[in-house]
Amino acid sequence: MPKSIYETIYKDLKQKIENDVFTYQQLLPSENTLIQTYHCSRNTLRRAVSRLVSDGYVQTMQGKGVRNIYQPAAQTAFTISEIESFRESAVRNGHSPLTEVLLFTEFAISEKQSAYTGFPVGTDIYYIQRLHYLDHIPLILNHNYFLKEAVPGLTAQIAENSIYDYLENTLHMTIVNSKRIMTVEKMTQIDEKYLKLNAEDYNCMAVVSSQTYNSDGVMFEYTQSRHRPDYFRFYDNAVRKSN
Amino acid sequence: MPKSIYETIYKDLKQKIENDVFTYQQLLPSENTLIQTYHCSRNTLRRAVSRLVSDGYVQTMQGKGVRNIYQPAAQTAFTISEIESFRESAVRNGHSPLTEVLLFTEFAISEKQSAYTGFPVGTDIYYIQRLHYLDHIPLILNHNYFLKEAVPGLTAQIAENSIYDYLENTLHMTIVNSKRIMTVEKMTQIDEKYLKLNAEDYNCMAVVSSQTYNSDGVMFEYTQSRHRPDYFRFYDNAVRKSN
DNA sequence: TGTTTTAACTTGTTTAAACATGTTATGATT
DNA sequence: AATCATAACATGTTTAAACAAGTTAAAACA
Repeated sequence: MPKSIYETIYKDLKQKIENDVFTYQQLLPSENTLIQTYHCSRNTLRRAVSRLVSDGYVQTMQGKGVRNIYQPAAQTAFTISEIESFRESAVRNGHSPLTEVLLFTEFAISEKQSAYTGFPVGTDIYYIQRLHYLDHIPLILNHNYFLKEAVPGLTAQIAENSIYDYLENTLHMTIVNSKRIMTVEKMTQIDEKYLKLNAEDYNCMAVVSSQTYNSDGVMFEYTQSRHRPDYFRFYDNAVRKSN
Repeated sequence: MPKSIYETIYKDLKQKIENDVFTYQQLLPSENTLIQTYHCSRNTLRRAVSRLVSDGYVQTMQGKGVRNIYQPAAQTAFTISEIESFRESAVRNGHSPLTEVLLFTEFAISEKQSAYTGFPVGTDIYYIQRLHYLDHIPLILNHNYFLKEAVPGLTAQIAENSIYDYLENTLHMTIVNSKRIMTVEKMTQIDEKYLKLNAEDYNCMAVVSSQTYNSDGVMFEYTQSRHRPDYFRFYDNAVRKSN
C-alpha cells in the first residue's frame, strides 16, 4: 500500500525491470517521457529512479540516459539483502518456513554482554534462542536480545511465529534501520547439535550480527544469526562515492 | 575535493558526528538551524542528511528531529563496506598493504566461466591472480577478470600497485557501482598454499564475488575475493522499506 | 488542578523553475 | 568527404514555495 507518489512510481518501474519490460542494458525512457507517463514532477520521478540506482537496478549516465543493469540472481536457498524477517524471506523465495524456540528467558545485561550487544550494563532483556528451518532443513541458529521495555508482552508463543509481525502489527512499532556485521566464525558444539552439521565437513558458520533501531531512535534488538555456510548468501550493491 | 554543496555539507556533518561534536542519541540541530548554518536551501540540506541516514549515522524522526545513532566500530584488521580498492582500505585502517601478482594472463571466456562471471562467451579477458598482504600477513586471494577492451594496456606491473588507481587516474574511467555477493566456501589447496593457512584450523573462506560497472554502463570487472576468515568483516546498514 | 485545545515547532512530500554539464546528431563550412 | 560549430536532448544541482503530518509545550478552559 504505497502512500507516496514516488514510491508508487518506484515500484512500478522496479516491477517493469524485473519483468523484462526493459531489457538488460537497454535505456529507460527519458525523464521527460516518464514525467508525462506518470503525470508527476521531475523531482518526484528522480526520487523514484534514485532508489533504483541504490538497488543496483539501473545506472544513470549524465547526458546519455538511464541504463537497466538488472540481472536476475540465481537465488539458491536463503538470501539476505534488505531488512526482512525469516518468514518474509522464506515466503518471498518460495519456501516453507518453520521456527523452533529452543530457549526463552530474560536477564539483565552483563559487562561482557554489553561489549558486544551495545546495550548498557543492567538493561533488562528477553533472550531467545531459535532455530529456523527451511523446507525442514535447520538453517539458522538465532540468538535474539530484545529490549524488554520496548517489547512488552513477548512470549515463546509469539517467538515461534513471527516476532516482527508482533512488533509491527500488534505493538505498532516501526522498524527503521539495522546495522549489520558479517563475519565467519568457528562452528560450536551448539551449532553442530542443533543444525545437525558435522564439523568434519564445514567447520565454520556465516555469522550476521545486527543492531536494530525503531522509529524512536531506540536500539531495541541485538541479534546474532549463525547461518549454515553452504546455504548462506548475502547480496549488496555498493555505489562508488566521488572524492 | 567535493564539488557540490550537498556533498560538502554531508562531509562536514559526518565528520562532526565521528568526532563527537554531536554525541550518541543526541538530536542534531533542526533543518532550519542547519540551513542558516550552511546558507543553503532546505532541499540541499535534506539531501546531505539523507546520505547520513543511508550510512546508518543518523535516524530521522518526523515531528521530533534527527538523532545521532553513530557508534564507532571496533575495526579489527580488514573491514569492507563501500567500494574501495585494497590499498584504500588498508591505508584508511592504518595498515601497510602489499600486493603480489601470482598470475597475469589473458583468455576468452568459456561457457562455464560465462555462467558465474556474467561476461558473454568469447569475451576477451585479462585474468589476474593476486595475493594481498596486510602488515606482511597474506589476507586475501583475488581472482580478477577484467574486460580487455575496457582496460587497455594493463600490465602485471600495474596490477602490483593499484589497478583502480590506473583505471581512474590514467584511463580516466569512472567506477560507478558494484554488485556483491558474500558466501562461505570450502578452503581449497590453493587458498591453503598461498594464504599459509591450515585446513585443520579453519577450513572455510569468506568469499566476496563482485560485478563492477563503469559510467558507460559496461560491466568491466568480475572479481572473486577469497578472504582469510578470521580477518574478515563486512559492514552494512539496511533501511527498512515501508510496504 | 487537571484536561483540552491550540500554536509553534519538527520532518515528509510535491511542484516549479532555473541553471549547469555532458552527449549526440544535425547542419554548415571547408 | 571530413571537420567543426551548434542545437537539441540527456541527467545533475540548487533554490523557493506550498502543503501534509507528527510532536510538544504553551495557552485556554473547565
